[in-house]
Amino acid sequence: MHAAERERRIFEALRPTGFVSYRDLEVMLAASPATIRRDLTRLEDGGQIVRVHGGAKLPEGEDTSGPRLMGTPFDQSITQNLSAKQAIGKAAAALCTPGEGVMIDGGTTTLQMCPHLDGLGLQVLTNSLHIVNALLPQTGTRILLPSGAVFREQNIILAPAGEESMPRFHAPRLFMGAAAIGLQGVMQADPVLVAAERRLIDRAEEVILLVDSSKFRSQSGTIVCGLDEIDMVITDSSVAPDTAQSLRDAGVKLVVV
Amino acid sequence: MHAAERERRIFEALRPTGFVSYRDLEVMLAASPATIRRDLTRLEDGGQIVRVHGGAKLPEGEDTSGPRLMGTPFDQSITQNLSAKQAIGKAAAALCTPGEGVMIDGGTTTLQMCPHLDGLGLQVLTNSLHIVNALLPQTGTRILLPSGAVFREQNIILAPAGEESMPRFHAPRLFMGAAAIGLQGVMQADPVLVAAERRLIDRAEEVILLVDSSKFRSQSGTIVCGLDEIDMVITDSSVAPDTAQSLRDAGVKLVVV
DNA sequence: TCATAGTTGATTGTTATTGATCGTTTACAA
DNA sequence: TTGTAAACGATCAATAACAATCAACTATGA
Repeated sequence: MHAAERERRIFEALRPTGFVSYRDLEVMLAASPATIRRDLTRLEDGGQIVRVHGGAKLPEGEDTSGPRLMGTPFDQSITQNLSAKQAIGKAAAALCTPGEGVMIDGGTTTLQMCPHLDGLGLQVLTNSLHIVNALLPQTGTRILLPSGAVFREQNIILAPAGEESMPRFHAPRLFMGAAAIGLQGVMQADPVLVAAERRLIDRAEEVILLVDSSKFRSQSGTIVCGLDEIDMVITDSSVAPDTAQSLRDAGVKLVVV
Repeated sequence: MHAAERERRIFEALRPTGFVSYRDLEVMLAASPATIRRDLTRLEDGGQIVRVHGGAKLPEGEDTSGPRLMGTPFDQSITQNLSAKQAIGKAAAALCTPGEGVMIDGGTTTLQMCPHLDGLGLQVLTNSLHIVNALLPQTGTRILLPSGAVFREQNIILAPAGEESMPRFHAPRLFMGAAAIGLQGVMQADPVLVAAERRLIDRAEEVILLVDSSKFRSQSGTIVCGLDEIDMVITDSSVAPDTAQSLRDAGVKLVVV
């Protein structure tokens, strides 16, 4: 990896929160401690970053508008397969046409769509507070929320069963995440998430699933829906060829990024 | 977790109400007591926060040397009359009985109720995302939201006129803020806020207004409601005696803290 | 092919930060 | 007012991060 590539990644990691830890960089850049220190020193000399003990941050006044405080499980999950999720999110965002309305389910993968939605002038219906926070700085994006109670652990809004909660809204596409996917269908670990996603699925014409390749494994959990309800799956290139083929055989359009 | 990252989170937690408890920080930062104390001491030496027993708060008023995170008018408004607003918020919170449901309107004064609601096991219906963020760490407080679009400038959720947006919910009390109050009624500067508050008022049995004494002045704006719809006003001791008397004459119960 | 400049990785000693423990002080309630 | 529990500040050992130095590698041109 070249210095220019490393610099690009450093800024990429720096953008969300305005801070990267030295340890994160060590993993992301796959470089030695000495190299990373040299990179940071050089960038600081150029005034582009400010070094602090344990990492680096953006200089004052730079964009630090990032997600708000997140619970620890979500925090850990967001960095797992990050680059794969970013690529998947970018590909999913490319499916949106300017000005249209879409639904976005919560999750660390769907969250990566948000940076690429800016400027499209979308109307986004979501039940995830994480998505709301990510979209809030995008003044051109209209955010629509259902009514209901806030479920902290899952960070979503969900109304009691049987209660009308959605604003009158029509969207051609739903972008959804999952804990796992297999021939038996789409799984979530939490029943609350299942209930929330069912609400969205019932409103959607087309369901697009965003899963990184680590999700193609059997796991205990609740089945959200069968593969017949999924129109498209977007995943990364680490997916096994036979898994990919069996999904195609099941009638799912598979996009590998 | 590194110092820079912790500082960022401290300000993030500080932003909603201008106060964070030591206990909240212990959970949020996942750091030892000693480290948190060191962080707070360092930030106080820099004049960025003020330490108090049990936590820390933003310095009041003049934001000359304050952190750069005070970009929006809302952030500036938080520190104005902060201690008065905190006292008003505490008094308002004391009106809530454990386990009941209440409605809380957005605003920098009503926001100060939130720290005192912890442990009451309330159900809170609000249309303000600021209130949601402030209540999110309180695992015992149930948060209910209406459906609708997010209005960024006002930081509230509001559905189009005529659309049913509230979950089925009954609350005996509405706690409301205002831009100004006089004999002609309660005023707000923004028509969107007026529409949102009208929704809440129509649902409320009892309307309690939280205003610091600087709000007792005439101001141009839209009238939200007349004094006849207000059951109680909570304000600070700097209110002029004749103003207080004229409110009482108008049939409003006045609480001075 | 060889030489050389530029970059990277490993090692060292040094410094900064952290967490545990102590005794003391403060806030709250009876 | 007194008692209790929590918060506070100071100290110290363990850990992690740091800077500097030197060896190894890569790419380019003669």
